Amino acid sequence: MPVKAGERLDPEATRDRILRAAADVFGRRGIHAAGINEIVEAAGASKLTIYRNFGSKDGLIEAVLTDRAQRVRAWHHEAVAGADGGGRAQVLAVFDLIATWYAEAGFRGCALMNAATEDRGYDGAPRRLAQDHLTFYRDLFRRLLSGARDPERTARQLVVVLEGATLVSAMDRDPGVGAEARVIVEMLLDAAF
Amino acid sequence: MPVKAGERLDPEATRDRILRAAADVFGRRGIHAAGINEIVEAAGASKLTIYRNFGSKDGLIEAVLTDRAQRVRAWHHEAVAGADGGGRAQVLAVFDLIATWYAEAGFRGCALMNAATEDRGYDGAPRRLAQDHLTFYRDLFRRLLSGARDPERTARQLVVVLEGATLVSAMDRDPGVGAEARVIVEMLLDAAF
DNA sequence: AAGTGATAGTACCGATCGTTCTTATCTGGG
DNA sequence: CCCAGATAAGAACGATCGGTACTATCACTT
Repeated sequence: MPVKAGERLDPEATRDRILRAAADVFGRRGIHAAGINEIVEAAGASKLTIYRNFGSKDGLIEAVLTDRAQRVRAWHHEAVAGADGGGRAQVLAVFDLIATWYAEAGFRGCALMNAATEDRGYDGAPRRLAQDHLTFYRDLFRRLLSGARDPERTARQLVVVLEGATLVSAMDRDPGVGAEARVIVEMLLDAAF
Repeated sequence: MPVKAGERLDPEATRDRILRAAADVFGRRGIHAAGINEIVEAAGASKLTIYRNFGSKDGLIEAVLTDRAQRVRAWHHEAVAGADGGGRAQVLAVFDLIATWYAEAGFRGCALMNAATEDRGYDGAPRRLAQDHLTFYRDLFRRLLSGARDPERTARQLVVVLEGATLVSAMDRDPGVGAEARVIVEMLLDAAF
């Protein structure tokens, strides 16, 4: 919902509104394909406000991706904290969470991997944030697998399965890939402990 | 090497030269980011020749991706044909092939998935070709697993591992992911037969 | 009541992009 | 010998894009 000119809102709320609209437009259309004007329209914000808050399109992209990464991490930490039954159950909780993610309307894969893929050949913020995201998953899994035989190796394998399932699910528009991934994960966990 | 104006070469050779140069530029820089002028320069061809052969940038993209898909399929068919020892060995031959692919200089992931990711939100040729490519892998694995307990399910799992490994290897610039994927594949094959 | 700051809306600018057009050059065939 | 075809080189065009500038409006503060 647009804000009327001059309406005094928390500037933080304006920033968040732009961030959410930009994430939506970038996700639906692709980062390069989406123009600033589309985000202006979607956010009901003026260009001036966007550029005053984020400096440039690249700054907006980085802010969107950073925000996205933080949200995803918070979700996973919550899912892990809510799972009882040890490391095995916690890893499965992570994959259950991403399985429900695949089923969401408008699911288009991981925003961070998508952005880095669009930016290939350019070592900028998207690529760095995408690598950080892979590292986050690897660290998370390694921590959950502290009792396993080879936590590092199993963690890396889980990251491969997670990213592969996300890509295939997005490309085929098939949420069922989440269930297939879970079977692989159970197998990896059986072998890991 | 540029062709001098008027030099009479096989028009097929000119087309192939443009195709190779475009594949290289698209792969290094990204499809959206790469301009026609960069391909002109890389191919040593004129714009006129490119547009007469491919009609438009989209036509060139489609031709590049189609060519790429055919080459990849031929490589895999060759690898499968050269592997003796039944379905299990043939599946492993496919993953050995992609492991060597990860180690190639300038490896940037699967051109088809990358292109479809750039084009998300637009159901054009790149997306269709990427889906076809996933189907190719699934069909290939299912055929190789005809003696297994559940060929369809295992084939789908193998596709997830293959795409996940490709993405992670490209993102981390780590060819070692191929070896990690192979361990998962061996595990899946152990369970499948 | 006046002033300040954030905002929407919109016009505008320079650059780049995809595409077309023009010109000159060279080769092979009639 | 000349013509047809393919090509390189590059100018030109319209559209779009990221980014800036300007104006008017409204809320809050003093």
